[in-house]
Amino acid sequence: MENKLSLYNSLTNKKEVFKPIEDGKVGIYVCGPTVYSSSHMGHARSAIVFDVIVKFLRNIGYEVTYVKNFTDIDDKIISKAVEFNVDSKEIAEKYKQEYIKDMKDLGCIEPDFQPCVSDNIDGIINLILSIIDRGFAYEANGDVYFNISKFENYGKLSNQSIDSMLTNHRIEFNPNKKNDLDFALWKKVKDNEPSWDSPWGKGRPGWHIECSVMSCNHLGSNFDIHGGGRDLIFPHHENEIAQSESINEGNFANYWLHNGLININQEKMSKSIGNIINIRDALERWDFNLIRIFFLSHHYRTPVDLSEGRLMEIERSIKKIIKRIRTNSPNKNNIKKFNTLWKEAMLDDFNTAKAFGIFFKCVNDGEINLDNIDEIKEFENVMGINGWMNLLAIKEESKGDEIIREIIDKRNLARKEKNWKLADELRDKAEKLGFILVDKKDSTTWEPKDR
RNA sequence: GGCGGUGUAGCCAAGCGGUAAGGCGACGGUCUGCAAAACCGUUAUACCCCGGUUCGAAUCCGGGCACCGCCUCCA
Repeated sequence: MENKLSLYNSLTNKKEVFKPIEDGKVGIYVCGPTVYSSSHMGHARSAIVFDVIVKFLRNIGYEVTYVKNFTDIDDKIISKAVEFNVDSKEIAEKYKQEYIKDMKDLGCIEPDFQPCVSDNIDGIINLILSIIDRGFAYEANGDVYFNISKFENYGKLSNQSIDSMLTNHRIEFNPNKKNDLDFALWKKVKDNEPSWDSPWGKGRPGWHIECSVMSCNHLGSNFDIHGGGRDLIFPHHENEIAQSESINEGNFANYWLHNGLININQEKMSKSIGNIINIRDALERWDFNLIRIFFLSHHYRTPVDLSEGRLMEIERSIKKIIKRIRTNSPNKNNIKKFNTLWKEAMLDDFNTAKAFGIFFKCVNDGEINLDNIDEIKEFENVMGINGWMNLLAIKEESKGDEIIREIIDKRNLARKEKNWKLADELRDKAEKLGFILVDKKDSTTWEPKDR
């Protein structure tokens, strides 16, 4: 591969040159949602970030296998099922379908594989058996726990020593565990819970084990990239590493990529604060292109503050850029430069923010116009934006033609008579109705007022 | 307490050793009856503070300060 891609590896906390295990191919696993409620903007950011990463890897010639799971067995799903008195499968299926639709509406490609925990119980049981066999896990009263004291690299991703974790944790005491930090691979069934037969009796998988199984299923026991939100580093990803590496030689995943989280108006987005924004609601209000560009104009690792004002800023800037492209003279064409520069930015740890900066600059320098707009297709495809050039047109033709026409005619008459007071009043009236009047040389047109 | 992150103009945001991208806003100008829009121009001798390394530091090192996240379920 000619292109030298470097990326920030959370495992080493350093930027590294990317070397795939198999030349020209990349296996990437991204932690998907636990399907117990509608997906929110945090899911959206993670999805968009990795969507762009996969698209870019393909753009520079890699053959990518992209896997993203659904966690469809989980405490929260079960309690929701109890609450609504339905089968937990129903809950999981409902939100899984919602998620699939949300992703599509956000312009994200479908992963090559989207496995569910419930389809992988046999594999999970087999993996647990191997871990027990190797002496890294033990059964206790129908539960199975991973024994972290046996795994010497425990803490290597989150950079913590077992000692410090032991003194700092907030885990409830559990008499079945040998160490407080041991985590469940298999949980003994409690009443009314979905359960499967296993060598340890009826039960269900713990959280973490599913990802070890499903990633290795599709990508092998050693693969290139594992991604997910920052908040998953500990304990989820740490535990995945422990499970997987206890029975296999070498690294589980070579590169760990973690996207930053979202704040809403400077506050952490959380259920308890009640400021969760669902993807569906956001899409009702904002074009998906704007949502993508908003996220992509930040580097994927930094936290992002999401607010109405920020989205409006993006909307304004996109409107300007569209007008600019439309009015730029076709004489100046420097699309090659643009296509070189944005790719360079992306090769450096997927710097989408820089790539968009370059885009704005090239447009404002007059180098991109209606004549060569087709040649930025590659950029659009990688960023997953499309149809955004028509963002304005659709709105301009929206509604209310007749009323506004009437106001314009009256006002133009008033202007002819130099009745400025009446003319201004009519303009204000139009604005109150949601229209901005635009006087041109010898005609007046209108645009919808900004939100 | 441990681990990690962040601190760059009014706001947002790149930059990762070679002399501060980009966006929003603001201001000035052109246009206009006046506006709006559009266009042109201006907008950080300077990157939280203090030391150090270097010919050279926003960038590296040491020490502070502030904010945030994780350490319990979370994208």
